[in-house]
Amino acid sequence: MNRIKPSLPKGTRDFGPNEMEKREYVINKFKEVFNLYGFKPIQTPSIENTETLVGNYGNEGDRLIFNILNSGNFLKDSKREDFNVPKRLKSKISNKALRYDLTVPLARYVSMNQDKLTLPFKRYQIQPVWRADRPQKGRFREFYQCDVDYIGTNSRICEAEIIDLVYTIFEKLKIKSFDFKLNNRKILQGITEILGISDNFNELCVIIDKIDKIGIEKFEKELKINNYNSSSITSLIEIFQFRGTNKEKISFIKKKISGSKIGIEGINEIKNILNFNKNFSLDFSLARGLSYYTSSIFEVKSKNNDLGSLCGGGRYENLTEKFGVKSMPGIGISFGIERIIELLANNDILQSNYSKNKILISFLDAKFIPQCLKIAKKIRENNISVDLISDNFKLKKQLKYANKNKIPYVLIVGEDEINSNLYTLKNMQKGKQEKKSIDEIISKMNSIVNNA
RNA sequence: GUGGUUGUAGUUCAGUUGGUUAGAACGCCUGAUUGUGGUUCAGGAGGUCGCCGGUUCGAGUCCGGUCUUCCACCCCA
Repeated sequence: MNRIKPSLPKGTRDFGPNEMEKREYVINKFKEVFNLYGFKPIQTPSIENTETLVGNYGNEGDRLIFNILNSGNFLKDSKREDFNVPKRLKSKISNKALRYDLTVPLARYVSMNQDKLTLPFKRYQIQPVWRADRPQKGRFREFYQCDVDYIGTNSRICEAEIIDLVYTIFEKLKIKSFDFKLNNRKILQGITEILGISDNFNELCVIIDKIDKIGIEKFEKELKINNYNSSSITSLIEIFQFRGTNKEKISFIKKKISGSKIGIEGINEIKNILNFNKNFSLDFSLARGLSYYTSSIFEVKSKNNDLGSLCGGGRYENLTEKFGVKSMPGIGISFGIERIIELLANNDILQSNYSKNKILISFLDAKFIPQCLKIAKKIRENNISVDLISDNFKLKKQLKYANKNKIPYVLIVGEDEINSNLYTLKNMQKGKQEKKSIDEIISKMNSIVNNA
């Protein structure tokens, strides 16, 4: 047999039991809170038709979509001229791809299931996505996204609720210092309108979004490189350097862009949100790279780490248009669940706390295994976790197994125990052991849970 | 996609100007202890030196290619 060196595809990871314990803890907290706020789970397939995905993420994004080769002898019926038509050739080679995010599949799902959905539709989705990116620090080719979206509503209450939901989740995860930043794309549009630089709005958004990372000087440089004139550069810098309370920011920006109808619209939307929830800080330099956002945009940053944003999202109006469905506005937020898990990795709440009421039943001779199984069943019926080794190991090795797996108690079954009906219960941390009946052992284990 | 970086035992890593049989620690297995682990001691198993090719009497070591690792950029979570 040809032996191969075991290895993983680029940018993918295994999660061992220790990691899964942490991941599941965090993911369960998210699900808990999403349900608390009335969101319902859905799942969509890992693979979508290529045409569903392509064209939503910009040229750069399309390049990062993982294509899947067609099955079978897919080029069998190809003709020579197919090779001169890139599009036709491509669909003969690959017409499916791995999902790139969860938002576009949601738009596809909503478009297909309008008859079954009650609007507004509130869904959450926690699934892996794939990107053919070159992996680097904290970035993978397969990673989980965790999205919450409202579909079919224009209400500002959504923003208010989403802000509140973020605070609730982070409180449950004991993440304390973070900033909820909010902005409105319409304000940015207003600014560019007034300055007469609205031609390449999305390109400008990408540059603005970087201010936070590269600083105002490099921002200025980047604008110069892209041929913005010096008076509009000066204005942009003035706007993005303004500091103050939300109220002060609003009156400041109002003076700047009062001549722009869409800009005023954006300001009014923010004022409207303030009626319901004031727990955010306005930040005009928040732009978000994704081009489909049309109104509110938001991002949450951890103050203590340079991990980047913990979550981000916004309001979009035209996502379902591609599937022939109009006037289905939506708003959503995506939690950077991988980053949040990393942020919490050294936190107390994620430190391994193996169940305190766990028992390993060990035997001195394989002939006692039938009795052990009966005992295991009885203890498990009392909701106490029981492990049992499936192989004929010596007692020594069984105790080692308990240690390695952090099982705090070992119940030893031997000749004496069977005859007396009193079983040896060994405390692995203290090294002490005592003989007890099964019922006594069960009540002892139960009392440990209650005191934990 | 661009630039740099890495690859030797299950894992983390040594390995001199190219020279005979490639080492250590941890982990694993066995025993000291026939019914007692986490400590100690003794012994053992485990390697196509990423892969392909080249230079050489001789390559883990030098050269080329390729894959891989990690990092920065583009972009993004």
